[in-house]
Amino acid sequence: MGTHYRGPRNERRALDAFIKLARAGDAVMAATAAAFEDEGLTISQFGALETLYHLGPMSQKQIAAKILRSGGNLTLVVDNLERRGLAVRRPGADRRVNTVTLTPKGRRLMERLFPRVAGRIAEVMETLGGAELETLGALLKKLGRSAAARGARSGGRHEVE
Amino acid sequence: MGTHYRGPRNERRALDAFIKLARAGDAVMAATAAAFEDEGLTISQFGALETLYHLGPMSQKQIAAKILRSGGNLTLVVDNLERRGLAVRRPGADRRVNTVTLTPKGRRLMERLFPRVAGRIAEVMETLGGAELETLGALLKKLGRSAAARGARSGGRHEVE
DNA sequence: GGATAATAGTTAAACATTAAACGATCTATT
DNA sequence: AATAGATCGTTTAATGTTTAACTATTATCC
Repeated sequence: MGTHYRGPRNERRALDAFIKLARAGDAVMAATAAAFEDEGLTISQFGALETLYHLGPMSQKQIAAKILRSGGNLTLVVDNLERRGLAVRRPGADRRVNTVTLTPKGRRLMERLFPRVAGRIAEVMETLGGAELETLGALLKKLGRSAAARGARSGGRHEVE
Repeated sequence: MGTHYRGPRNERRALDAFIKLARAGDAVMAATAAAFEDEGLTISQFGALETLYHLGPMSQKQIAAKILRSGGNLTLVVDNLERRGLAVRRPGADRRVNTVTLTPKGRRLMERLFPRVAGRIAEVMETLGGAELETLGALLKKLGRSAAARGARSGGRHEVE
């Protein structure tokens, strides 16, 4: 959104912050993405692996909720992880459910890759000092919660539970 | 990224803020997107229209830089805007360049639509108070600038000029 | 217990997006 | 002026994503 909009002072301040939110998010993501793209992973694949790595096996639906992707997409994401031997589907007690688990290969990949990605993220984020990061985190949390509550659209991937 | 990662305190704070940045950006976007999606516009189409509306005619390359999309994508975005009669390509003095201009129909659409979208954005962002928005804006600006400088990858859409 | 509703995952169609190769045009250098 | 290089836009191929329809399974309710 352009920066030349003139309107009520409050609205302009809100729009300004909105633009900066979009641009900063984009820039930070671009600056950190290379770390996993080098391994041929999409952000969704990395997100799924990271979720399994830190939280343990879970269903595709749970993964989808964690990484903010649709259920349909998770089918492909897990397909591709299985194809590369990084994760496997195991049938659950409830036979509608697939429990997705990291393979040893997937675990080894994350043991090597996660610290690199996390380090890169920290490096970029630590442009801000400790107190600034706390402030930013608190503001974004408040904003994110409120927006998520307002933005729910049934059936989509932004649903609130 | 999960919230169960344990590591150095500084790194955790940075990762926390990173996650919240991604989630808040996503949630705010989702909460506001309906306003232009109702008109059958993608975010890129809306972004292009808004840029032309507030900054006047410009080349596809300039639009691409404003809305953070690739040059190849702009071809399609402008195609679709032309198809709907919202914008036109006009050959520039430099005949490699297309100058893209809003049609009267495109202008009328934005006169009606922009206030609605801006109002929606303001409504969501104003979860935060005025001082908070200023703080958030300043932090995001600092972070975004730094990340953009680090994250440049030549040829891609995240290049810094 | 049997019908009905809800849920997890898959599939298919539509679409936006990107990167890379390419053609056309302009600029710079000699 | 001619050549070489840079720039803008288009095209093409590949890919990720979403929504909606569909199947299989489980839960609910009378």
